Amino acid sequence: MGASKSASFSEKHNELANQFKALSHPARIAIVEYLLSVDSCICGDIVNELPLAQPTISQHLKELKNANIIKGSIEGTAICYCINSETMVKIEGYFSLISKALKNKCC
Amino acid sequence: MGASKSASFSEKHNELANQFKALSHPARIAIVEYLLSVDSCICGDIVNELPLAQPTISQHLKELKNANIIKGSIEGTAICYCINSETMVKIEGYFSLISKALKNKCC
DNA sequence: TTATTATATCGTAATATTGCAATATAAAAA
DNA sequence: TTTTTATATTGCAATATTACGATATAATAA
Repeated sequence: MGASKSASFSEKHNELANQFKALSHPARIAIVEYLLSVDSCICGDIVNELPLAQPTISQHLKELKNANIIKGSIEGTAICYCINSETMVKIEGYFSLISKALKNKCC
Repeated sequence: MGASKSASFSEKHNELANQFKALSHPARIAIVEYLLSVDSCICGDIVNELPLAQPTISQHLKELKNANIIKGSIEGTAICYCINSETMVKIEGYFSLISKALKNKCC
């Protein structure tokens, strides 16, 4: 066979994995950092910033949105994308927990 | 065509993306959390913990190792795997930076 | 030396991701 | 209404990932 026995794993592990999957492509990291660097979040110009075609960017944005990494709101003809800080704080907390737990271990 | 124009992106963005890719599978999250839950790190029994065959686990461990998420050291016939806390702290710092930057923004 | 035990690698089938041209949609401007 | 502008969807080729049986490797035990 082949391809992801995700049903065999917990909901929690799958959700985390999905959020990391959303961040597992350099273009999507670049999008997140671009959104971070821009003051306002009127962001159709991501297409001009990255070396990818418009449909490709649109697809990457969709994946980030599905994983709750970014939010999008309609702003006339354009769509205003921005980072979902709640998710970022959550993920920070996850790694913070791991880091703390590791302090009481050898290795 | 198709498949990852990773050469078009910065070294830094590619490295980050690779670390997230290593964490983008529920089995690999489960492995990390299992290593975290176990006191010592004599860890051949990951195979007994997860619903995957030995070659599959071995492959997942390799990916985690390549991304510096875990370290492995030979311990007789067995191999002792454990989490690379340096990487965890680094990733925590990345999300901490993002969270802080977002506090000064609207959205 | 010959098991045994623990892990890695190879080969391969099933499936998922990436990227883009072409096209669709939908709101605002002319 | 027609055009323009911004974004999404479809379809498809190229490539990557996932999973595992079979097999290899390599250290210890008998």
